[in-house]
Amino acid sequence: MGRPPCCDKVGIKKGPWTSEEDIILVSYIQEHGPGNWRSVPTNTGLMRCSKSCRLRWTNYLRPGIKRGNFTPHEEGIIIHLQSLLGNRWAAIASYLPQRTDNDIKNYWNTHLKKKIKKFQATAATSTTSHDYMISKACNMADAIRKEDMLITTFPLPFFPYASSNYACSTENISRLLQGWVTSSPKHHHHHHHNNNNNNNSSSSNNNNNYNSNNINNKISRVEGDQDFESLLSFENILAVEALSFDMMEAEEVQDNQQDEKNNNNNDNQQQQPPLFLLEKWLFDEAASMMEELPVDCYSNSMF
DNA sequence: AATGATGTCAACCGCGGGGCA
DNA sequence: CTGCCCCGCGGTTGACATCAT
Repeated sequence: MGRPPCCDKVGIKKGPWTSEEDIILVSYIQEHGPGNWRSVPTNTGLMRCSKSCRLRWTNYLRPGIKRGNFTPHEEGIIIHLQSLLGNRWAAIASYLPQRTDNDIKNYWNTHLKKKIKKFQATAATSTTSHDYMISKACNMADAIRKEDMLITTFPLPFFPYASSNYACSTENISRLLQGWVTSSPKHHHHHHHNNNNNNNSSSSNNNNNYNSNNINNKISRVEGDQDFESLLSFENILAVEALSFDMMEAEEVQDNQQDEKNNNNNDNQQQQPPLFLLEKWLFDEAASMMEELPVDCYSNSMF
């Protein structure tokens, strides 16, 4: 008596998408925009269910997606947010607008979980204060995840990235098409050895060079900066976390004492919550990300 | 060189929430 | 209120790649 499977109808294709299907889907969306997924299979003739089309678009074909090669910077953000939010990948992805929730989830499951576990194991046997901090941070992160403690403390979205803010200009989509023709996904290679039926890849260079030099300079400057880089390594993120929770505990104690003192006159205190190190870190992250992002990525939220 | 183990990640599945008649 | 449909989310799978023996 369960729900009927969405994609088990006869004639509905499953499994990896072919280049031909990608082209059909992208050109349809280029014309009609994303959304209204139920009409996509019928209007395009794709033998896919609407869900599969949406998934292919949001996780792979959508413009503005960066795949692979997670930087230590991004690693730090993911580790940090995962400890704050748990496995709420869509929420985490909203802080990394160029990454999909699926990619972040995969990266966490295949790389970061192991990395942290390994680190925890070595740190547990160590007696240096730095390692102690990190192991403590790991334990705290675990505890917080279980208690779901901070979700109410840090309501989302903390920053003006919404998952819907991805760039969707036709320019970007056509850039995607050109990009596909010149570098199709690796598992498609055997389908097409000559993908030049609808492309003039030489023209792509002019359009999509929007401040790319500027951006690349910033990124390389940031990534080349040893101090900054080491600050954002995941080991240090964990250490910062431990420190920030110590501070939070301290703040709490202080608050309780203050409350008792201020029972009589409670109107002269600053209404803003204290800016914890943790929040400051997130804020700095967002600021640096805003600098790195192409304008298109958040223009929707600004106008 | 062969083959079994492990890693990776695109895609799938089922569920819950929201909108609507 | 109820039932239906669609969408998005998070857990999981399994095909393919890579590594180890």
